[in-house]
Amino acid sequence: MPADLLRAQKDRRTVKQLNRELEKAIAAALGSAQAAGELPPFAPPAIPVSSPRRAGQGDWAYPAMGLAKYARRKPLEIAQIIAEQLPALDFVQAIDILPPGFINFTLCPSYLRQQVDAILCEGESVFQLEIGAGKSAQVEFVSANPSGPITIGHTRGAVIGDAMARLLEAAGYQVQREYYYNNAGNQMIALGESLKLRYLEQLGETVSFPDGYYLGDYLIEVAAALAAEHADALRGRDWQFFRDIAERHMFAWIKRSLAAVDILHDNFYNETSLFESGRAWQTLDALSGRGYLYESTHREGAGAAEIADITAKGYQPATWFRSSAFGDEKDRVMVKSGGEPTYTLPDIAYHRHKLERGFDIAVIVLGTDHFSQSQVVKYGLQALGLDPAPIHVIFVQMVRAVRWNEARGAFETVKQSKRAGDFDTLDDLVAMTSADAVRYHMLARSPNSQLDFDVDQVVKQSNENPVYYIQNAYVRCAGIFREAQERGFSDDDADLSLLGAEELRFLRKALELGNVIEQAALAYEPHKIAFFAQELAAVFHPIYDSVRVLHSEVPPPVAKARLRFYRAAAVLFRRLLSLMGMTAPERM
RNA sequence: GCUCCAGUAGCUCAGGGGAUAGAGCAUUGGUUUCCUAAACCAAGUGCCGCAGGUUCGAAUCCUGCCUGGAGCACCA
Repeated sequence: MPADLLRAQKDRRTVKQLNRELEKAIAAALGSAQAAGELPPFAPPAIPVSSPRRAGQGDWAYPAMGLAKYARRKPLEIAQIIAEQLPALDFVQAIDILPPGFINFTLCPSYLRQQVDAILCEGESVFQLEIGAGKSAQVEFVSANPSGPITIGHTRGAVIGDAMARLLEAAGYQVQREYYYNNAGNQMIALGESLKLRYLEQLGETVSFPDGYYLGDYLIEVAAALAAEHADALRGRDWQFFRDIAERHMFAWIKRSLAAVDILHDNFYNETSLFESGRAWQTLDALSGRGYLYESTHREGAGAAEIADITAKGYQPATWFRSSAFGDEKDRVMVKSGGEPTYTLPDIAYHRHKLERGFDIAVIVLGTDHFSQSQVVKYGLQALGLDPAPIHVIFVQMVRAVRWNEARGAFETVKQSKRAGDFDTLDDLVAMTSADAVRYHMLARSPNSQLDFDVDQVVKQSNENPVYYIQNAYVRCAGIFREAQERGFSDDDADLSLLGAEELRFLRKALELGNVIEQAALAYEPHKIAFFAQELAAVFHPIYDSVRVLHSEVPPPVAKARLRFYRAAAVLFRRLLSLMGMTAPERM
């Protein structure tokens, strides 16, 4: 690092979140105006400053119109009064009052230029926020049961969850990534039985698979390996033996698939452990003690038809959770008449334990198909007298892999397939595109939107994807650095006052990053980071095109300043890519 | 039937009280002595699903409706 930068670092120069600074200053000015009697006393509403739409409206804007009904004054007058009370701000060059009542702030160019050094001093941790300092967060995501490979559907939740975790880390939280999975219950029995049948098939027996069994080719591979190693020695083993083998294989596969897109969990939590630890039954006892359970063949409030149906099935009494007491449309079974618990019981116990572990924030990424179940769990926590407030669920809408059918002139769903290469697993997706492309496309969309993942477009046009557009911004910086090094050109003692209007435009945009991280983290909207990355790249590329460094017509002092500017840009793109879990390649 | 999500440019989608509604893709035309074309410059398109309401101000909030999706198990 150049000596002058080291000196700057000693000054502990940090990149500020300017919108926060402005909001603080405005709140202070408003208070002063009220104290001076220029504005009547009222509790001011929280009105954020935002970036204006157009040129000529400054870099940040505060709509004082929002205060009109409290202050009972004209918006323009309020804006004027506040502006007069504003303290001096070193990063503001001009303050303008514009109709119908905006206070527009224009950033000081020399301040902007200094930010280049500030960004370089902070390096990889630029815009590391303090919001979550000393606090812990957990993000639970993927949580696919080990009954098959990671599909496109899982992938979306996986990418969103991991990006959420990265954002919370950037916001200052200590983050744990957790994977919860069900290895008790019917699905895993079916998995074990399925593997056993495949094994018997390998031994030459004719087998048939009942409904609900797993037909994927992956079990054939495992079975073939078992047959090769053990011949028919396993013939007498039960489904549990085969389930354990299948689960182990599936998990190895799942972890490998996730690692390929740089997703690693800190903790794997399984359903079985809830029974081994007794948490499930303790939860049942606690619900019972609080009076929310009852034994009955049918739920309270069931209609005659429903009761008749149950009677026909000959059910014995089951244990019901009175979730309707919390607004559920009907009560839910916790323990089946046969004595086995439903999925709901360990699920509530799991969430109870999640709360007991004391995270300040517990994010859960779930598919919308879990919405109702999630509600029941929430009612369960309430019934236990717990406050579910730390838990925030991000519901991810369905994702389909689609491809264009030319003959029909329409998109059609890529069928769930047992064979590799049909794009329905994460592995296939990565193989056909890249880990970076998969991550970006899964992230660059609101979780609330259904996603049709056009596999052909991602494959065929991958070279024109925003993925590469963003990465190329970093690559271009890296190219300059390589060339500079070859020519022995450095940015030591760069004079940043030589940076021009275009570089300042980039810096203005770049300084929004802190706010973007904050908004994305606190609103649980990791897709915002993907859009910002694209926007920043769009500001970058035209500048790169015209603002050259190692060019015969560029005087060396200017080149020095520009080189340093690009160093800062590279830091920012690296930070953004890392927040999205993408790589920052040195070359394309 | 009930709950949740979505409906914005030809397509895929951002924006979710504030100034003249945006981006990518696709389409069309142009740009390369020296770090640069996976790039840049230029051109065009919108009853913001429909109808009311609230507000100084609505794509954004409220109500109703239409369309598409997800869920509403003694499955997980």
